[in-house]
Amino acid sequence: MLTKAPRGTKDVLPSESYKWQYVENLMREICEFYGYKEIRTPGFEHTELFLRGVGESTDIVRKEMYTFNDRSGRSITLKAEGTSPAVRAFIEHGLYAETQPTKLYYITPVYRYEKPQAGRLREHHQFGVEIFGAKSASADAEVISIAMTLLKKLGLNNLELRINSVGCPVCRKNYNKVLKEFLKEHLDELCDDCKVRYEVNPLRVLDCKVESCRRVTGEAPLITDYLCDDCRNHFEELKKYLDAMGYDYIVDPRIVRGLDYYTKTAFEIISKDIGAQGTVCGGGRYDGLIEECGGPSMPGVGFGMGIERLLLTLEQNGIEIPKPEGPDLFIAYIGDEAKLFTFTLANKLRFNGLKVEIDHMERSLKAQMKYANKLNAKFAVVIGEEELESKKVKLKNMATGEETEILIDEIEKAIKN
RNA sequence: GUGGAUAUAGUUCAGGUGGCAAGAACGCCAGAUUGUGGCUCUGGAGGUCGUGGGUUCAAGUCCCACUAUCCACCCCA
Repeated sequence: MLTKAPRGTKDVLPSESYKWQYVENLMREICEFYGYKEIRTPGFEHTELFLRGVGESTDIVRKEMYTFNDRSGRSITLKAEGTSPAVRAFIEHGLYAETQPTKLYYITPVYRYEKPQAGRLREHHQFGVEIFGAKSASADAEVISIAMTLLKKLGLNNLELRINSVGCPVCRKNYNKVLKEFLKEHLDELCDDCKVRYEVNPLRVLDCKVESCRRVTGEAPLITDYLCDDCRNHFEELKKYLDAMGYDYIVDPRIVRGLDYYTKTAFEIISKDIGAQGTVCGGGRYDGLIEECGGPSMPGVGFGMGIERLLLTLEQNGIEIPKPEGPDLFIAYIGDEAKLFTFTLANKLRFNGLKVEIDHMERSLKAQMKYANKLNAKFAVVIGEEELESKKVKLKNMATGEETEILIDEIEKAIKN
């Protein structure tokens, strides 16, 4: 146990971390182009935020949160989701009083007590984007296009964008009634889970995977046929924007997000290559959330993207992320006097912008050269008594093996050319 | 929470019906004449065979329990 990471957590070792850095940098860069600024919120929140934000009936709240009392007896919950904390900060700091919309992004760990499997962890990482204050469908479309742009820039083009509208409290209530009446007729054909869903949240019967349930729901009334004018117009608008950008998408009335706060737009981006947990990105509109959390009545849209799942998808599609380059220069030394000289020379060159490595393992000269090769150094020099005396070194190009004699003072210039 | 599979060197894996002083490949380290890498060759280090019980003259190999990992359900990113 002592030397084992807790269940559902993963170390990111140097052999992987460069991939994380690559995709995270790309996320930040894209957000910059879209004018979304980073927000960082705490790793934990007051439990009530998630109760209120995510919804008390959701699985996340009922059985997946890491909740504990701190030493003063406050109920604390590790960040279970990204949107509510962003909303909380938006309200707490009065950002709603500034010019709108407020466009935010974050890259953060998320904690949920789940049973680990492919693409599902207890600590996972999300890239999230939120836009507060904009009710226009162009905001929904912009948020979706951030996700799509990221995927495209990574070379991923076989993921599926699925969209739906889950309506507003008014039309959803209406639809719920219709759906419930329909399901009531077929209650005996549904699986046991769905009999419970029928009571708690009938919408979720729609995405049940059990064959018999699918047969029933195939005939079920669709929410998209029951939207109120406002919701239907919004959905049509969104599709117009998506069409204009040339995105392929599927309207999937079965999409039901597991968080209570969604209204109107709900969408998912799905990979078929990473096992049963294929939702790489999920999001939607939440026009009631900010008010629900104690803020002004303001709309919002956003998404969360699972970084682990994104990386899995890249791997499954054979997309290679560029490996970090080796050092510009490896300086090998012979003898203690040369080591001291080498050490300070390396430091100076690094300060001036070269990536320089030296040996710390008392290696022989030959072993230092092997090491330089292994590190993928571009150039190498050897410094011993002769070089200390003459102030000259042979700069070796490790790719070609070619050596040129130059002054030690000329190393920086020679490599930079 | 339910179900299935698996657990042998740093890594990926071999080890029919119980008899190993436990192997391979890759990786790691060191050498192949004197101050220079990549290829090749030689040698070396490294394993409580997940943990704890049990059966047996004898268990990595059979039985039980526990733990962990993987996969699926559920749910979600």
